[in-house]
Amino acid sequence: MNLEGRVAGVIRAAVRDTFGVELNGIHVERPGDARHGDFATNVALANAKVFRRNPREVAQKIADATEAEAIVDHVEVAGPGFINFWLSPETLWNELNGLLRDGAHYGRQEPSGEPVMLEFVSVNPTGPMHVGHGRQAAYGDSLARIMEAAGRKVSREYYFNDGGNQIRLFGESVAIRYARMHGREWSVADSEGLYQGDYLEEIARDLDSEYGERLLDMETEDALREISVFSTGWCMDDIKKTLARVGVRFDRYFNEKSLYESGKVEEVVEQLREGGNVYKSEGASWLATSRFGDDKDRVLVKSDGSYTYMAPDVAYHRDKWDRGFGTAVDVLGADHAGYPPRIRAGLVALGLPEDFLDVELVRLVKLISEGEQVKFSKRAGHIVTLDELLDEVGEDVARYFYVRSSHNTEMNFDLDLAIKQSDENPVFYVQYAHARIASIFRRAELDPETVGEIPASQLAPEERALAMELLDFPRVVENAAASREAHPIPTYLETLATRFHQFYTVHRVLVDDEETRQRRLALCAATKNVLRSGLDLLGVSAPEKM
RNA sequence: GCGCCCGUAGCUCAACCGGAUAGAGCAGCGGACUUCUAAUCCGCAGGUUGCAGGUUCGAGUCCUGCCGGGCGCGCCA
Repeated sequence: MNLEGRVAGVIRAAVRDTFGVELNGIHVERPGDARHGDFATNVALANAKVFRRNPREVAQKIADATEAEAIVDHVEVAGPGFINFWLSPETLWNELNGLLRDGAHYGRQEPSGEPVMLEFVSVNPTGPMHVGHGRQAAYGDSLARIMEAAGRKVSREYYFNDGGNQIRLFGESVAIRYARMHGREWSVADSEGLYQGDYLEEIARDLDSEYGERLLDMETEDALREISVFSTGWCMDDIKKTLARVGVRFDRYFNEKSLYESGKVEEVVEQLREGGNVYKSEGASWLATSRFGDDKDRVLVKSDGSYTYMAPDVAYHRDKWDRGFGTAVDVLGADHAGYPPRIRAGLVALGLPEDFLDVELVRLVKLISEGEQVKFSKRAGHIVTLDELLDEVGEDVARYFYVRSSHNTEMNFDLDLAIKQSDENPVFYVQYAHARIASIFRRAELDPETVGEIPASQLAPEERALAMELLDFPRVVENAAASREAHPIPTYLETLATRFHQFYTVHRVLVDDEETRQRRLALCAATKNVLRSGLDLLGVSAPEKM
């Protein structure tokens, strides 16, 4: 259990002994102001009605009852009835030694509970990843790492479709360029919705070096099929290359087609029909999603007999359930905001629990260049690719920048600023703290892994502040996982780095006094360890030198 | 028009599901390297948390109404 939880336990026991009341949900927080102790609680205030007494009086009684506990050093009542706790030195030493023993495992919990399916990115292979996808990739992957650290079993999945009308249009877009290379014409019925972009030329060139001219002499439909397969494959390779570049991996790439082939789609549609929530109207079959919280009903089977995208999507999520996942988290772009209610409606109609599907919408990235917003749309071909961004700012900066702000708010990505100020980026601030520590150990010719225990000696204020920050790591990880947020990790790391830099400025580590030296070396090792763990949750490197 | 999300320092963002004097970084000004990395540290300045009400011991956080921005509202995905 983390420190906070243990303090809460002490309070709960004190309340039980003193007032004979069992309190749940005791709020214990780390005050921003050091004068308010290591931990503080508002139980006396928050439960004033329960106690029916002056909050300060209640607080004093609780304080008196907890003072003798070994975990605390002393307790104070302050303000309208806050109770402030200072931890005993023994508690700090014990906790720090626990941290050092755990090493890279500190803050991580053993996997338990039902597995979680985390789906993210899931872009169809019709073009390169753009900067908006980059945010989804960075957020999704970090969330996966954070949830794993917090003890969830996580499967990462990428869902894609390489068939259908969009793909046909995409294939034609390539075909036109390919034909043109040979001075030929590729006629399309409708030029509406064709894809644009330089990458299409690239695909056409590669297509040409693979097939030469011979596709042009084939039956058009056969040729188009070949071209589409080649082109989507090309894009998928490209996307995977980009993902690998930022350290994002998936356990599985799930193809929509396989749902049709296995009969899953038909099966699910049939089940929905049997459930009595499907009706015919205007030649189409509608799913009564409005009965399950959607704004209006949605077409499930078109009047021409083909399925809308909803059918395979519901089938896909049903398949996740069938595979034994207790929760499905979908990371989607905000332009899919209409999606969650209808898919959830479909799942509930199939009898799945309402909270099975958790959709996290990643708000759009607004690109700013030369003071102006850059509009990007894949179809219009005016895009800034993720690869281009990575070329400019580097993988660490990009990943860090992406998850630094909440995924639920729009993000202004000022390209010029990101490039120009990359030296000032907070990611370097955090990495620098790590590199500084590494440098100390190089100088001392010691391995931080085997530095040994922290001696039972008094901590200077800067050492204590650093120690308290280190011991907060497990709570930060758990909270982030529970709230499906990645941005608390950068926030935490920056605070931790600040505590370290402050400590470093005031205190010299490699001093002659054995005890002081050992204490500070141990603190450094612990800090290095947590910095590395935290950066790893973001997929950002922890350099030994800078 | 209806629904969801967001408005916090000049800029980019935090604020531990209602707590104490709203915090960081960048930009600005002024200081600190003969000692383990100055990509650092210390200080100053910067705010009516979009506006107006409400709930209560206490509101950036919850409720209502406005204002401004984003996204969604296809037999597209």
